[in-house]
Amino acid sequence: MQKCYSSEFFNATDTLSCGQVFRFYAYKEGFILFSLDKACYVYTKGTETFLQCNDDDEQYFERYFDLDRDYSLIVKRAKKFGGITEIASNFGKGIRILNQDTEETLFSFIVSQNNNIPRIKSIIEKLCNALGEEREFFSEIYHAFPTAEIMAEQDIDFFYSIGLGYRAPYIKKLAQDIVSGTVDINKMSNLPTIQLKKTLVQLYGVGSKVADCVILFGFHHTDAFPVDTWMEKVYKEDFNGNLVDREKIAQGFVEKFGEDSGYFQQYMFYYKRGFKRLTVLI
DNA sequence: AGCCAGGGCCGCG
DNA sequence: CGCGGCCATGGC
Repeated sequence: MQKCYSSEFFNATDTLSCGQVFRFYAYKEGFILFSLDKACYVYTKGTETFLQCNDDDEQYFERYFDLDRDYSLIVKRAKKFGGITEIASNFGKGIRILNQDTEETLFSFIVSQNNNIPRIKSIIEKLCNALGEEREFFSEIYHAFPTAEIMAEQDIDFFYSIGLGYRAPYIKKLAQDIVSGTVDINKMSNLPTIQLKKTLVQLYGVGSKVADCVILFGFHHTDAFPVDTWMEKVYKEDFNGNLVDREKIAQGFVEKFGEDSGYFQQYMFYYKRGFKRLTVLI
């Protein structure tokens, strides 16, 4: 199945290389992208973006790419704030905030802490190749994201061996807690953002910033504003802020931007990191 | 070679 | 509470 969309507010490169997802690689005119055990081929050519996947996965990826939402309205609202908010939204207007699987997002952003994006991609790829079920797309073998059950069975040395470093115990404990039922991600999906965050930060290895990423990219609650080193730069350089506590910085932005916080944050993160197209590294 | 990366934990005051 | 040291690893 192949579908075609206008590329103005749905650009493949912008959406994948803005740091919200790590399982993709450059392929032909665009990217092969994986989510859970599924795969798709997405590419932008001029004014059009094309999406190819198995017929059974069509609805999954339309929701995944948030295709029912009108992003022109979001960019329009960003314009009203002027400054970097406006500039960044125009720069990154091809970004869609993905509806990713919550469990995969949680594991992925624990990996992301104090780490750089190429290495995050590499570690997650090793994790999937080692433990994920084999699938096939475009006649090529790939691996699904591993289940918590399989991860929970692994010795801690396995997690060190794929380069997780001090994050290894975080990943192992989360897998074990999911299997035992101590952590129930499905129960979290009904919680309002404040409660959701309180629940997430109780997890070992999950702090304010990782929680905000999971809230935004996994649960698609857009009243979250993840503040990492790059967003701290934005705060200081472009908003002349003087707070130090990233949690308080995030709160200030959410008060300012409300339900648009997550979108605007992603525009600014992408803009501030510059024109890095991570595809050259793959 | 040395700083940095989509930070968080833990002990201390 | 708020702060600072520390944590593995490799990209650049």
